[in-house]
Amino acid sequence: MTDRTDQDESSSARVLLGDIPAKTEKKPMRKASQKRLHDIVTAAAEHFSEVGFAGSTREIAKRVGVTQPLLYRYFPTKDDLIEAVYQAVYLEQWDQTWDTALKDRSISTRERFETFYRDYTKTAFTPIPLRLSYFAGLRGADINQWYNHLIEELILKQLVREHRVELGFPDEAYVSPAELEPAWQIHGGLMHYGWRKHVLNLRVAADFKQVISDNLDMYFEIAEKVYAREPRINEPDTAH
Amino acid sequence: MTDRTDQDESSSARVLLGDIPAKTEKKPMRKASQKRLHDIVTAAAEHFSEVGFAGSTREIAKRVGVTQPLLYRYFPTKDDLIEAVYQAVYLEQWDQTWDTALKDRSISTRERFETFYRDYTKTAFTPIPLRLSYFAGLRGADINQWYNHLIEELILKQLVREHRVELGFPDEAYVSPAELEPAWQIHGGLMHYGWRKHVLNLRVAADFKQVISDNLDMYFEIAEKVYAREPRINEPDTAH
DNA sequence: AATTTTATTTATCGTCCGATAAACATTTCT
DNA sequence: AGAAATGTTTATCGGACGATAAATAAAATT
Repeated sequence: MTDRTDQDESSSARVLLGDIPAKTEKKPMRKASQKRLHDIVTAAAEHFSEVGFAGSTREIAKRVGVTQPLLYRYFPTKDDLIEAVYQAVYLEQWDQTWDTALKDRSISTRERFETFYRDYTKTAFTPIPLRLSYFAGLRGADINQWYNHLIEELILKQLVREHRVELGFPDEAYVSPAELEPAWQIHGGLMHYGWRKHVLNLRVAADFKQVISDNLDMYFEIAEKVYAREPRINEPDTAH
Repeated sequence: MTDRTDQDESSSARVLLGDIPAKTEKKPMRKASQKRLHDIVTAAAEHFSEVGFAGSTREIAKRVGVTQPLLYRYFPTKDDLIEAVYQAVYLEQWDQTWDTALKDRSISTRERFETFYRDYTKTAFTPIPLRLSYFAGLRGADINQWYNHLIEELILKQLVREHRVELGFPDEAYVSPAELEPAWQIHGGLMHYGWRKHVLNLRVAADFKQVISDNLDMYFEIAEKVYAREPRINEPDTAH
């Protein structure tokens, strides 16, 4: 976040769930207002998750129990409200500790990633975040690109790197698109489970932990073959 | 399709791509009109695939090069137009021969399903059908339920059944949700490839045939274990 | 060529939506 | 308690949208 235009105006749009009063120079937001802000974002997330981001501000206001123009006290435009919903939902489901936990080589990659997926899906695979995520993707929202980049960089590439090392391949940072793909397939398969369960409302396998486990089994069965296909730069010469 | 209300009225909404003039009793549609109908549905599919089904009839008309009220000569309501888009897109991508091809036991299940997925994704994994499919899913459109049911019944359950037989398990029709899940994971992983490529515009593995192949490898590596978990009613415990 | 049928446009209605301005209410500060 | 600041409502505007009615243009029928 570049703070160039820090004191530009009083827009509270970027405040996240009412816990950051922008700058201590200005008076902090009243507690009741923080709650209202939070309620608005929550109601908006719910409504948007149901009908998409074309959902009306009037309906959101109705759910909060206030009049529609009041929303414009908290967010200058509807797009700012949408942005706040993005921030709230995406950041809410992200656990900072994952990054380091996935690097802990005292635990097998298999176990690290199984733990990760159990945690991750616990929050991310609930109807509201899941549906919003799909809506955001279709809308071409920047945050979705960013979020998937996060998944790719922090989770999937990490899985490949750690697993490669575990198998005795040279320890290098670079992960090719082809090497990454099986990991994405696992991730995508699980996403689709959420899609079927929470969006399409289809009957799915009841034991989700088993699904995660089976998915990882699939990955670990095939991964080595894929790694081996990749021409490694490390061995013959140094370079890079 | 129940034909109870066959002659109910002149609504052309259910006409698919202008090749069925409802009933020969009435005069057939002019050729120019059939083309117009086709163009409208095509333009609608394009527009809806970009912005969702909230897209405006005015924009669609603009793309066809006609005025907006003209659309209402061809479709009584916007919902009827949407329905026509569904029909056109979903039916367009479905090949009737797949059903039988997947049952041909002179070819290995592996090969049958690899062929199927190469064909299937060729049309289904293009931006317009893919995006429309996600929009329709989020919208809760009946046709999406129906379509996924089709995938499940005709493709995935078939895969499980045929593969089980190939492995020496008893030949029975029933496929449990748990047995079905790995197949859905494969399907979902591929769907997510399309999602990443055509919706999120992320960089994906270039060789999609390889992705299909690897995905099926994953499936065939793990499937037997999953089948074996299932308590069979047919035979106590003979089998392979 | 005249007439009927079909296709298309022009004009318009009512509704919903995002947003603004001004009045009113409540809380906080002194 | 009174003034100032903050929170909320009422009223309203302009624009977009789905849909309808009537006028006009083009094609088919006779």
